[in-house]
Amino acid sequence: MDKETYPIGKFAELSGIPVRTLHHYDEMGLLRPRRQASGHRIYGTDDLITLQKIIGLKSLGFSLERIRQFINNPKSDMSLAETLDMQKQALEAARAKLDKSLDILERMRANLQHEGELEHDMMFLLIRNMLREDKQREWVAEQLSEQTAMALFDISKDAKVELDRELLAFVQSVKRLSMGASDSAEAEVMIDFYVKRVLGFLDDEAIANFVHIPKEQHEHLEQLVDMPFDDRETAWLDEALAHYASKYGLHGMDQKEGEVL
Amino acid sequence: MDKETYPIGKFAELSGIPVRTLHHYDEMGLLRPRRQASGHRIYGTDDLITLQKIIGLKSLGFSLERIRQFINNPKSDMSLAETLDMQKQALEAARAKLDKSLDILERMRANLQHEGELEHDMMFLLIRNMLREDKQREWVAEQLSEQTAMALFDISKDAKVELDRELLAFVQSVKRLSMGASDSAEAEVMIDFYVKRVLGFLDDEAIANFVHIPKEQHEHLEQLVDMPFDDRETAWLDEALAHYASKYGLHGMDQKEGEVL
DNA sequence: CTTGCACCTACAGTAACTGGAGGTTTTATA
DNA sequence: TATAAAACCTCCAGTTACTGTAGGTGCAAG
Repeated sequence: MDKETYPIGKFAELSGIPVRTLHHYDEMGLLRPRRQASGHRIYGTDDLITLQKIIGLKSLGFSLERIRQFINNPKSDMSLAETLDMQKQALEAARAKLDKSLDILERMRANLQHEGELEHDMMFLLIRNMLREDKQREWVAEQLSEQTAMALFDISKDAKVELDRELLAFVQSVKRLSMGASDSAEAEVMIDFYVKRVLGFLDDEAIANFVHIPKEQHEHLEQLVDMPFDDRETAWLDEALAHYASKYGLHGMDQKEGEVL
Repeated sequence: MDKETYPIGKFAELSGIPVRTLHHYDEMGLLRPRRQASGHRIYGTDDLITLQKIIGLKSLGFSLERIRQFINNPKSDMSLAETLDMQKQALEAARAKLDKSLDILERMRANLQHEGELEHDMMFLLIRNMLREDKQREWVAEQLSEQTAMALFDISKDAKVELDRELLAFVQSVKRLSMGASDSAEAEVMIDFYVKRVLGFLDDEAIANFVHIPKEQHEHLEQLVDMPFDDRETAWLDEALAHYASKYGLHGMDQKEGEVL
């Protein structure tokens, strides 16, 4: 029927794929045309079909190695439908990642707008925490309650920006106030505000669980939320919280709850 | 104020860029931190700012070489806000590309569902045409009318799937009927259906322009839409269209309009 | 029959990492 | 303070999907 054959140059022209690339596909065993006795490659219509498959699959993001497996083993246990579904899943995962990055970017931008100029440690505090949000949510859901996780993480972008802002403000307050006494009136007001804020996120189940968080989990938490505090600031915050707890009562709460914010 | 410095490991952790990549940036002169007497790298906050710029520019698709020129030539300093905005643009572009691939994938899947098993040449006909949609839209908008482009391309996914299906059916009809006479009643009905279908997409402006498409553009069109027809089938389609045109009148239309579908 | 183009292989290079070997420095612990 | 472990160093090699070049062979036309 069609026994049309072409030397590599014509075939390259026909298909729009450069000669060198065809060489490459040949070398790597992806598209091996017949050969003349002289060694010159002879491409036929079947090769054109194969090449079109290659181009198609490549454009869908498959690696050449993957395509070779697909082409050299056409009876492979994977049907076209399955391949398509697989690739779709991969692309969707990639998009989710991208969306996450966009989300972070937008929140950073929003905070910049609010604060004017953001100090660098603040910036990286934000980035780090945003990147860990998934793990944070997991931890909260497991150790406290799904309710609390929802209240903290399943919220609008604006609400997230607001939480970011409060986290920033908290850090800045601690840094500023830690120059003074840990039992100053100002410190008490600050601690009071954030303790109440945190408690607002906790439902009964979470509060019940909160008291029973084992020691090993504290370390885990610290990996999840790291505050840009030096030793002095950390010590001051411990003191201020201890003071607040002894004065107003907090049954089992320790310095960690500030970080849960 | 902040003379915070970090060894490469801490800096990597802070910035999220792997140690080996920082090595790489150092080697190529993109981000050269200070060194200890021992040779260990010391990164400071200024390096953090530089790295931010690098990440921003990189995500916009600049080559590292280009970025190096940009950074070593501190002609215009870019603010963090600008960097962030740039990055956002880049990510949005990436997502658009991803969405396009996903769109194609889903349409392929939908057609598979319809047809049960899709022959490979049909499959790749679809992929090729989907990949060229942007250029096709451009061509239609320029040569025919924006109206027509909208009617053909700015439509829902379901509508696109339906057009894909019709394209497939058209190709299959031609292949089947080209076994018989080009002036058979069946051929006439088929041609009639698709001619009317195509005309349905054209507004007055498009029809006016259609007649005046210069010869050079025909070649261009052929690059944009390629049907998997062999010489016999192509000849048959030419004949069938000529016959139809002579019988029912088509003032200037030639065989191309089938392909515009 | 020779000129010139198409074709061949083989090796090297590209970008932007990434991995590993083999050796030195810093840091934490006994 | 000694030593072990972790972190760091440099250099070389490998990755993907090409792309470039050199030096040589085959083929077709004038």
